[in-house]
Amino acid sequence: MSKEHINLPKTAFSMKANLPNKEPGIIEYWQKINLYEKLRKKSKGKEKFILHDGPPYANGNIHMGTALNKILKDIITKFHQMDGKDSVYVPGWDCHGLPIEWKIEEQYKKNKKNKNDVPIVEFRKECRDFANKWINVHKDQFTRLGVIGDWENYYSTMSFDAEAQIVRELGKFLKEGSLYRGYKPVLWSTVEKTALADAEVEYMDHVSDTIYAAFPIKKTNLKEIEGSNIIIWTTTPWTIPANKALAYNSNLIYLVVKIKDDGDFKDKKIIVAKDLLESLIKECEVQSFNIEKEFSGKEFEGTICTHPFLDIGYDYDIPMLEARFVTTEQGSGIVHCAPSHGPDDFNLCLKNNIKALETVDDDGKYTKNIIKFEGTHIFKANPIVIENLKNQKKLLANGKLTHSYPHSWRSKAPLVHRATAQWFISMESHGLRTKSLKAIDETVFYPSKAKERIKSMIETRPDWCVSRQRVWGVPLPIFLSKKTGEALIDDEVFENIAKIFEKEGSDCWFSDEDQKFLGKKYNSEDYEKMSDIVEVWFDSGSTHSYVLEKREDLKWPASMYLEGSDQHRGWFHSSLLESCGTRGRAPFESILSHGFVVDGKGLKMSKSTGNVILPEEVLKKYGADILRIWVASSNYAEDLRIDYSILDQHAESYRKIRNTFRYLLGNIQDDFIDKNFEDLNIEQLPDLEKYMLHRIYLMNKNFYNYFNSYNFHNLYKELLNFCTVELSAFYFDIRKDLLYCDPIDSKKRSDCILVLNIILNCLLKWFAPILSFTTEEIFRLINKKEDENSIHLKNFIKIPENWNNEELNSNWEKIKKIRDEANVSIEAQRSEKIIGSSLEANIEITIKDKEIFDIAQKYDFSEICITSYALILSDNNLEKDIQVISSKAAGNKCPVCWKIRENACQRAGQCHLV
RNA sequence: GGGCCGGUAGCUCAGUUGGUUAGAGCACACCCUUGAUAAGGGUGGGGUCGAAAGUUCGAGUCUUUCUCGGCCCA
Repeated sequence: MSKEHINLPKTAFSMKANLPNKEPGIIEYWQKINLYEKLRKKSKGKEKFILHDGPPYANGNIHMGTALNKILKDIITKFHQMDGKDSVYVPGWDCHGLPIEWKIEEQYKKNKKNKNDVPIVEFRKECRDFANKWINVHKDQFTRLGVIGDWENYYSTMSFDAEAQIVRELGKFLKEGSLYRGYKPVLWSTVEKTALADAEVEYMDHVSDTIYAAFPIKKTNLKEIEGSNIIIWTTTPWTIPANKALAYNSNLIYLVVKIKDDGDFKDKKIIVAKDLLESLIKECEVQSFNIEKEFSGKEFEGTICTHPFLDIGYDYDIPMLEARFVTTEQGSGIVHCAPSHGPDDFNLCLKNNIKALETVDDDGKYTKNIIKFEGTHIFKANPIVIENLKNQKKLLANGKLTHSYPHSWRSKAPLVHRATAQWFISMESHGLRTKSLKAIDETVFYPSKAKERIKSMIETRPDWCVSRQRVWGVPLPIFLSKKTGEALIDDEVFENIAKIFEKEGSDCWFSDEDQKFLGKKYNSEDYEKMSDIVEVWFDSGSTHSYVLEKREDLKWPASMYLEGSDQHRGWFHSSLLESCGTRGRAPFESILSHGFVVDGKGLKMSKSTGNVILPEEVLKKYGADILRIWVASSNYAEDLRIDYSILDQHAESYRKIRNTFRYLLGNIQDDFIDKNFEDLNIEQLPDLEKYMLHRIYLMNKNFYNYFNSYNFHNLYKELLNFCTVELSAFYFDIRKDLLYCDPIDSKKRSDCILVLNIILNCLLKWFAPILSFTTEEIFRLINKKEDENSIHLKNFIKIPENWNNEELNSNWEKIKKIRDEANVSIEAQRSEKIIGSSLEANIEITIKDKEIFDIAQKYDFSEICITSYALILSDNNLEKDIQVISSKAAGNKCPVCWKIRENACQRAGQCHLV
């Protein structure tokens, strides 16, 4: 019998995917038909789902983390779109900030150009061009991943609209009064009279004066330390006049030690960490002492000291504060804190409501806030401070220390931490912390554990410093009154500045007359214009105001913000604060955070380790659909592992899925009939077909459960298992006989074809958000007549309730158990080399349970088990529940259906097959 | 160094309020098929659940310590 007489599958859908070559053509198609616009048109008026894009920094090629982020966003956007919503995705970019400034400066250095010789406006233009260049590179790279969005009308933090709105947002904080001027330490060069960025700092050896100084205890809850002296050690004696607090570590053990030596400390009690006593008595040359008491650092709580310079006018309290940065590496185990002169000191004091003051001026001289020493240069102050400590009998010892110390890379002069004027948004003055915590409670988090993470950050974070002394950013739109030093607060001025920025961008702030910004109401001679720029986190934290609120196609608040888990301190955080401060609630309804991409062993990717895999390489070797599978199948709640063996595995699964589609397409001969599921008369279908509809019903139910909880890795697994277990190894295998050998128009075969159409339809839609390219390839193959259509323009299909059939399901569970038994029995015969193919076997099934027997009797097990013959018997004395005995079938092999029978097979000689 | 999160078969993941011999798919091995064919089917071997100690009649699940890894902070 020649093969023309049976119905073999035939399809134009190739087995080999060749994704790297095929995908770019599909992207071109989407662009050609303007898919994004079609989607908007189609879903006009529908409920909106807005996933607001967190802007990546427009600098450098994308990496795997960026690809993961964008694909995840795209999968979610597509799910909601196909779920019948208007799911709009507008990509954006973060453009201002230091990294781009550095790149431009680097180029200057290469060309032997000096940044200071270049006008600010020109420098900023180069930054802008640089960002624009990378936006275009990113656009191409993201598009290649299959991400559908409004690539033509993207947003950026450097657009004139954005810059203008940022001014308005800051104006709100300033008007409210929560934006205040404070002081914060930065690394400062007194020679160049400028702040230095980390990259401009060189560490070199430096000889410093060291002192052990005493702070008498004024008040304490621990009786035994009353009247004692806290000993501190420092390498910057000149910061002592700026001291505001002392820091201890509650995990350390401390000692009260009575000094017996003659001198300033004779019979005085000092306090020092137990682990540092030895080094302290050695360095301070203490000969004779008594340990009076040992206690835990915890007991310092509530202790207040006086300043060593109490008697020369320093009559304020010095509280003792708990701090983790206190260690037993050096010193005394208690650290002196001058909030104006160290980041640790500053943060600890800020947390405890001790504000930093301006203590040293640009030249390095003490200001009027440092009594007795005003006008003294700090580099000349050490001997004077030491002399005064001696006079006050508060100096236990002093010496010299050579250590690594920051210096200016240009002048090589030693640097100091110096408090400079900065602008802060208060967490407390207008209840920003409380509002933010409430907003967190009202937000849904995926995964839920992320809620605690951002919550604990908001609970403990200090005030938000929003000013920076750089040039590439939005100018801080503030004028200070020369008379009062107060900031000018006037809506008209803010709006005037905003209008100007909207029209011509913010560059003019640095080049044009001050009067232009002040308008007619104020005289520029009375005001000083700030030259600071706004911190970039404020830029991106305000995107909700100039993107979500301003665009007609979006809505405020967003349905979802989705970023890597580092953004709990980044964009999630700044967006939350900005929005709570100006609008009293979060700009998002939900947050989805994903983990980091790590290598196959769970280690972070780095150039030096050599374990970096770039998206570009994956696209070239496997194609975007494989990368999308990797995203969908990984658990984003944790870190996501990737290496070539993992990708190989996913590529293997992809082939399984592709072949599932190929079987479907082949048997319907690429002739897809889009049946309305509701209109089907399913009662007249064979049992197996009814059962498959039930499985589709179940699959769809799980599909929605997983989708609604954004549980994609389980959703994908469920789909893959459906393809391999339910379809390929079960339904498809059983139905090959019917499809190939039965008359082409027979009722039973037509019923099967109908179900294959249904399965194809469902699979295409279920997979479309993940396998965006492959589903489109198939969609176009079976919709040749429909011009300009796309799988992504389709919606998920409602599965009729009457497909659900619990009773049938329970029957088939039993049937499958019998089938499993049959397989084991056949396998035994096969290993004995008695049979090869299962069609060479006859099986005899004996069932113990009467009920199961009654069910089994209704089915043809030669069809279900793919054997030539099957007999069902009942025996309630059987030892096992089910027994299957298989034997070699006798007779002749039918040339059509290959079943072996004693009698001639009815299917032989059929000539109406084709 | 601190905070948070995580470590279940080679891989991706399940594992309900602690309750039988810890599951699935892939990969692997062997076999079959050659009418889904660079495909398809069957059977099977893999895990002392990161380590140790503890609570309990009973722990992958609870507690502590340690270890490894990740993010953030310092």
